[in-house]
Formats: sequence, C-alpha cells, structure tokens
Amino acid sequence: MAKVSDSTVGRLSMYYRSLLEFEKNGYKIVSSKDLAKTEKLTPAQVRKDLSFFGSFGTRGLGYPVKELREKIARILGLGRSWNVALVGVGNVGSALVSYKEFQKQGFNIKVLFDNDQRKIGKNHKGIPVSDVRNLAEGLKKNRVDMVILAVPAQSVQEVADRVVSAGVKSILNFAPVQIKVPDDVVLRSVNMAMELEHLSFYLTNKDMTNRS
Amino acid sequence: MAKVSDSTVGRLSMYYRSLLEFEKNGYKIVSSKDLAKTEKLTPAQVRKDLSFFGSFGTRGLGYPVKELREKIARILGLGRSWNVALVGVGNVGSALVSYKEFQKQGFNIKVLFDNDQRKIGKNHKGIPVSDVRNLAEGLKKNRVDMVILAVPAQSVQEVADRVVSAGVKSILNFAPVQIKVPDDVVLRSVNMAMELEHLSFYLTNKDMTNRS
DNA sequence: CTATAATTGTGAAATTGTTCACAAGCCCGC
DNA sequence: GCGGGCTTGTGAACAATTTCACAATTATAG
Repeated sequence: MAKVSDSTVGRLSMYYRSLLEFEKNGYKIVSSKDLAKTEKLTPAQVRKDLSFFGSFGTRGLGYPVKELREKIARILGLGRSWNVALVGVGNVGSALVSYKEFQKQGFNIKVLFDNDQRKIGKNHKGIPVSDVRNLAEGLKKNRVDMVILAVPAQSVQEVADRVVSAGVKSILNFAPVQIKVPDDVVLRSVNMAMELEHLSFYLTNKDMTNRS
Repeated sequence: MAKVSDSTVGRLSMYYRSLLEFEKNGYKIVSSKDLAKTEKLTPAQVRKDLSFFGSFGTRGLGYPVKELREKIARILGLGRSWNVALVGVGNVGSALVSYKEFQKQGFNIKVLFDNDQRKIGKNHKGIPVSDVRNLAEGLKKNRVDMVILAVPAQSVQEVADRVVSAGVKSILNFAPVQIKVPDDVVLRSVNMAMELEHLSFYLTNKDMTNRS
C-alpha cells in the first residue's frame, strides 16, 4: 500500500464525521460529490483519498453510507477503545477531561497526572489524579496508549521525555512549544496561540495569501 | 510580493517563539541552521520562508535575533492589540479565557457570549458575559476583530453566520465540525478529536505513513 | 590586504500533493 | 438484455512546496 499523507488522514476524519451526519439524516448512499460539498473539497480529492485504502463505492451509484463509515472507522482505528492519560490538570487539561467528543470516539481518559499536592490522590471529574513523579508506573499500570500533555511550556519537554521512556508511542501536545520525540513516536501538537497569530497575519496582510 | 502559503505562516509563528527563547538566553545572532534545529526543519526552509518577506540576515553571519523577532512580530500582526470575543463559556471556552498565551501576544478577550441565563450579566474571570442574542451589538460595541467559537457543534454554523453578518472577518472555531464562511472571512479550526484520531490512525497503521 | 570560513538569498531541481479526464462498471427503464 | 445516464477509480497532467546547490557577501585572522 502506498504511503498516505497527513492531509489525507485529516480528511478521513472529516469524511467520518460527515458520514455520521448523512447516516443520521437517513441517507443510504452518498457520492463523492456529496461528501466534497459538505467539506468544501473536490470530488476527485475525496475519491483519491479513499482510493488509498481500497475501493468502497459502486460506479454509477456512490458509496454506501453505513459501510463506508465503518470502513473509515476501522482505518482510523476507531473500532476499539484507547487508553489515554492526561498530564497537567490546569485550565486546558480540565477542559479536555470534560470534552465529550473523546469518549464518544473511544478515547478513554483513564488517569490524570499533576504535580500539585492539593490535586493528587483525589478524583477530578471522576478520574483519579496521580503524582506526576509516578508517571512511568501509572502509564504502565493503566496500559496507556496515548498521552495528552497540557502542562506549562517550560516543563513539557521534560515530561515528554519521561512519557517516551515509559514506552508510550503517541503524544498529543497542547503546550505552545515544539517538542522533540524519537522517530518511532507519533507527535501531534495543538497550538492555540499560533492559530490566533494566523488570523492576525491574515487581517494584517489581506493580500499576499493563498487562501482558497 | 509573492503569495505566501499557510504552512509558511505557521512556521513564522514557530520562528517567533524560538527567537524569543534565543533572546532570553542572550543570543544576539542566530543562523538559519540554529533556527532550523530548534524546530526540526531544514536551514533552507527557514531561509526560504523569511525570503518571502525580505532579507533580514547578513551573509556569513546570520540573523540579528532581536531585530528579526521584531520583524516577524510585525509581519504576524503582533505589534498591536486585538479585540477578541469568545462565544460559549463552557469547558473549552472557559479554559481559553484563562489561557495566558493569548494576552501575552496582544489578543485581548473583551467580551464573552453565552445563552445560559445563569451566566449572562455576570463576570467570568473578570470578563462580562453577554447574551448571545445581542451578539451583533456586542461585537460592534467592543470593536471586535476576531471571534473564538467554543459552542456545541450543532449550533456553531448558526452562530458563525451571525458573526459574519456582524462584519467580523476572522474566526477561530473549536467545534468539531467544518463550518462555512464567505471567502473574505478567514477561518481557522482546531479540532481536538481529529488530532486523537490522527494518533490512533498511526498506531493502527504503523506503516503506510509519511511521517518525517 | 588577502585568504579563509561562514552563511545568506535564490533560481532550479526534486518531491509531494491536487486536479483532470476518461475508461470501466453499475442501475434502471423500456 | 440494451442503451442512457451516472459515478467510481486511477494514470497522467498540473500545481504547490521543499530541498538543493551555488554565487554573493561578510567577518576575521594572519
């Protein structure tokens, strides 16, 4: 199978959500054109993306909604439940714990870590908070697949290093700095400040841009 | 001036942060190589990105840290203060209000909107909460430049439409759906569920990927 | 004052990602 | 069971982005 780009994976998530919507509205079949329209893409893009993983449609007709959604779910690894840990029960961390979308997709936050003695040992929204000094132990005990980092910028690299040593292979970072991990660890970053900077860039330089 | 790609703008934000760090550590000059290393890019990429906006370095030497940081700040529109409104004072919205990074960069959340009568009229972390029914009015009164949407998925398009009619030209969306806005409005989206799906994709399909 | 070492700025080449265009295949009505 | 109308799947063309490679320029040491 050919290599798949990051953007294709991102779009798969979008198709998945669109398909849920179509399904809810009673559609049995959708065309690449339908899918493209809801996501502001071209039909060719949709077909090309899907073609990396097989051929799921019927010529002359379109794609069976339910089946395609299930196929994409399987591709994205949503068929199962993942054990997630979150480090840093501050404002952002706290919001993520309550973020319904995660549980809905099978991402179960099993354990929280913090360095604040007042939080350690208690439950936060029903999830136990452990001492971040026992990170490795806690990650292993809970068979954690993914770690979300919501710690301050200055400590995030150190925490990430310890997550990596504990053998976890995928990390989602919310601190506004670029962290470094070995090649076999998958890292995604959400940098909210950067997003606002994007906006201010566009407002400041209305011309010189590539927006489609 | 040539068109500038989205990825270039994103990297400018990264350079900006790196330069702040270099400056804090007393560096007066950095090379494209130094900048590249901290962000895991190639030196050529750094130079190419900067070259879209002018030539800021000295051959044989490198870039003056302070000056380059200031130039990038100006390019990104960080020299000034922006008026920001946030709609949806739930978990995510609440976390964003306390997010220090925003104020630090000149993004001032001036007003909050919600539809919960218990919140309306009160202050939330020092910022007044208005009724979302008075959105247009509130946006105008506060001369809002950017709106952050942290409302539930099912109502986000409707709210976005009203933000657009009120004349606001840039929106940062945190709801996990793709919303539609006219071409002259800049839209960025942060979809946290999608990020975890990315991770689970990579864990599920360790091969077939393009990760650098 | 010259040679040397370093590093930028930038066309050109290479790579990656997107769109086009069309053959192949399927459904449906007659 | 044949023809018309659609829509998929995909190689090829095109577009965008990244990397290469090197001339131009500067600082510095001798």
